[in-house]
Amino acid sequence: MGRDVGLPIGALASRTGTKVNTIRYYEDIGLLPHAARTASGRRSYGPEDVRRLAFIRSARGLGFSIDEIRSLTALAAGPEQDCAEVRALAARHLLDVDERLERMARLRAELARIVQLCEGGRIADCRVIEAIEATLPSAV
Amino acid sequence: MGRDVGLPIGALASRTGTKVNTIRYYEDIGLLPHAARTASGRRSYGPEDVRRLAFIRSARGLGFSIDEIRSLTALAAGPEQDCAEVRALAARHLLDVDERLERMARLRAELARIVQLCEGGRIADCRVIEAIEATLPSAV
DNA sequence: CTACATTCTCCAGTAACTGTAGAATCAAGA
DNA sequence: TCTTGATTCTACAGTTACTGGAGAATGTAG
Repeated sequence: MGRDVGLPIGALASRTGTKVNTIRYYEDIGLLPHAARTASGRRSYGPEDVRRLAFIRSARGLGFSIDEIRSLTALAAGPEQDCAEVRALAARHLLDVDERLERMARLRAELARIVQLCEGGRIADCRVIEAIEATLPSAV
Repeated sequence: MGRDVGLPIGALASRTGTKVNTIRYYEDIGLLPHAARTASGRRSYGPEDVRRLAFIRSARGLGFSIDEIRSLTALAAGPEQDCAEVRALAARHLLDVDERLERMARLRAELARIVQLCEGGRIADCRVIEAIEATLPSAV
C-alpha cells in the first residue's frame, strides 16, 4: 500500500491558476481525463495533468473555444494517427493563430502609442478604436 | 425630412461578422451607445458604429472580456480625461497584451513544428502539449 | 397590392464557467 | 486521542456572453 504521491485538486488548481470547480467541470465534459482517486475517493493528479491543464488554460485565455482546444489537444494523441490529417489540422490552426497574432500586434502598437503620447502630456488624440480599425486585416 | 442614410442593423451585422442579436445585446448592456432610430423605430448606424463594433469583435476574439473591452474603449473617450490615468490604464493593458503575444507566439511555433514534422511523414513526436508546456513562461 | 425579407421586443436556451450547500475527510495542534 | 479548521466530495443554482425563436410590425421588389 504505497502512499498517494499525486497532487490533490487544490494544488493542481493553484499551480495552474484554475478554480477547483473548473477542473471538475473539465473532467465532466471530457476535456480532462477522469482523475485517479485516492482510497477515500479524492482526485489525485500527476505532472502530466499539470501540463495538460496549463495548456488548456493558456489556450482559453487566448480566445480558443473548448471545441478548438479539443481539436488542438487531439494533435498530441500519439503516433497512431493519420499523418496527413494531423498536418491539415495543424496547418489550419496555424493560419488562425497567425491572424490572431497580427491583430494582437496591432493592438499592442496602439497601446504603446497611447502610452507614448500620454507620456508627453498630450492626450488629444488617444483615439484607440479608430487607430486600430485603420489597420484591421480585411477592412471589416 | 432628409431620408435616412444610416445602415440598418443587418448591414452592420454582416459588415462586422456579428449576429444581429449580439448587436442588440451590446446595446442593452451599454457596450454600444443607443442606436439612432428611423421614423418607424428601426436602428440606424453610421461608420463610427462600424469601427467601434469591429474593434469590440476583434478584442473579444482575442480573449478580452466585456469589462476589459469597456476599459479599453474608455481610452478613446476623448481629451477631457486625466492624462496620467489614461497612461496607467494603457500601460497595464500593454503588459497584458505582451504576455498574450508571447503565449500566442509559442503556440504558433509549436504548430509550425508539427506541420514540418508531419510534412516529413513522421508523426511519432507530435507532442504539442508537452512542447508548449516546455516553453511556458513561469513554469506554471 | 401581394409576398417575402428584415426588423422589432421579449424571452428561453447554450457555453463556459463560478459559487454555494451540506456532508465527509484530512492534517495539525492541545 | 480529540478537536478544530481546511479541503474535498456531489449536486445544483447563478453568471457571463451570447444565440435562437415567436409573433407582430415594417420595408421593398415585382
